[in-house]
Amino acid sequence: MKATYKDVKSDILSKITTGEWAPGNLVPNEVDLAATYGCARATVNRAMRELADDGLIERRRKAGTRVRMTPIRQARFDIPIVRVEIEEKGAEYRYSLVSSSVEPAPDWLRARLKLSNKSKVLRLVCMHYADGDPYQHEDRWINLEALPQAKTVEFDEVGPNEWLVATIPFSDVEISFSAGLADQRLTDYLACAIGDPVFTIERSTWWEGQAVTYVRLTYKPGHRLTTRY
Amino acid sequence: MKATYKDVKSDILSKITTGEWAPGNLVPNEVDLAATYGCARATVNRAMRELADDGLIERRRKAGTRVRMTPIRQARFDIPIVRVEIEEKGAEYRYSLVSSSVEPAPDWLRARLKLSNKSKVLRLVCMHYADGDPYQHEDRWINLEALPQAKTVEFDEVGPNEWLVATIPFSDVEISFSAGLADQRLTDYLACAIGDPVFTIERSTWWEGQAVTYVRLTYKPGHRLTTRY
DNA sequence: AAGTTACTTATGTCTAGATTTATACTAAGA
DNA sequence: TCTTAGTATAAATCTAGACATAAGTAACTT
Repeated sequence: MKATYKDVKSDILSKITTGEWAPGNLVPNEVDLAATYGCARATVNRAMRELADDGLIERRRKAGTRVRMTPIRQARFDIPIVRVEIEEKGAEYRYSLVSSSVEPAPDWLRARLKLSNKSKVLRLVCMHYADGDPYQHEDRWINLEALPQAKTVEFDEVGPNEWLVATIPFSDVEISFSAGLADQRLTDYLACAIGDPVFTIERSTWWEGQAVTYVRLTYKPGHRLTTRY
Repeated sequence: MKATYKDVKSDILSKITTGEWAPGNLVPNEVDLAATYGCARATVNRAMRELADDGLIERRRKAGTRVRMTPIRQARFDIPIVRVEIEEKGAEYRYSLVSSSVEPAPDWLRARLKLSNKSKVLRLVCMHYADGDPYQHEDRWINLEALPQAKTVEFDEVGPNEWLVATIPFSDVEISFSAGLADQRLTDYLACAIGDPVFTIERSTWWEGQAVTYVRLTYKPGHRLTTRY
């Protein structure tokens, strides 16, 4: 009898999946549901709120709750820190700094991060290895206006990613995934052939409205990003 | 004074982002926080629960709540229905069924979906166009043991994706992203050259433990999947 | 020293109410 | 007919308290 919010949630879920409550249909209101399940309204509310978060139902004040026509299915990816990603596979992680230089921000980067004309950036090229094999190539640009202290950091031992995570606690982020081709420069680093298809993640990060860093992560050919839900 | 759960949440968030509560630190317990914010414990609880869902803090009974060492940042993607995806870009959507056949499940598919030896599948090849240009190639396999009614459906007008969404309301899903090369077959459909890098999404779907469908979606070269948070 | 048990504590969940807020609907006025 | 002001409703949130559950800790046993 005494239903928990999980009971309510899974019962409503099954009513939706079996089609008893078809897409577009109005779901009974919270008070009625609380009565039928013999629980408090807050319990029903939590179940419904989570279902709404999951994209299965749509809730509007006064209008009531209805089953979504096309359930919005969301995939969640944990944006991986390379070291953790590699270690979780049981492989030994190795990091190497390829080059480091301070230079004026190139035009494409200024446009992408909305930087001022005379912005200087710290450009870092790094490699990440799993059990000695090339795993990921990191091409990173750090806005020295936002993070002047980056200039003095030695990135020989600790990768810029981990340093940034420890330094800027929270940020706005834009991530995009795409497929590209390995060019001459990449083939050397990733030990692959020119024209191999490579998986690329690009990430731009802002903090308090100011651009902090842009990074292009290129994985060795064959890499897959997988999620289950 | 009277703090809402959003007040509490954003205040805690700012304490974390400013570094006042550093990664690894123990956060005051719910009772104390409720006292400092002058609200009920349930209000603090909701704020904390959402922060934990967002991956910023880690909670354990008895052990208390602490700030995550490496904030797990999750990217959420809405798994798009191609038609909606294209229409949202303001382009005109067109769908075309290329081929449809019933055949025994090939070995790689049986392995991937854990199908029985004698499983028959419906294989559909489709194309999706945006403003007349090739946008996505769909190579779909439907398990006829799970969905025998699929055999009788005409997929001339409505794409299998939309039919499936309307037919199976909920499922377990495995999605993976990767980069690949356009082969001879794909270049014709996608109007690209052999060796062009293409972005591929593979999705396997189960319902009540039974494999329903596997689909390989290949986007035209240059496609990007982007998210912000 | 190692294993077991009891205690304590922080989070997890529920209850039965109340208040607030957004908004669909309706009726009055222009 | 169009606009606007009101009203009722359903969700959104909060409260103060209760019990449940997991997990460190300490005390006790072997």
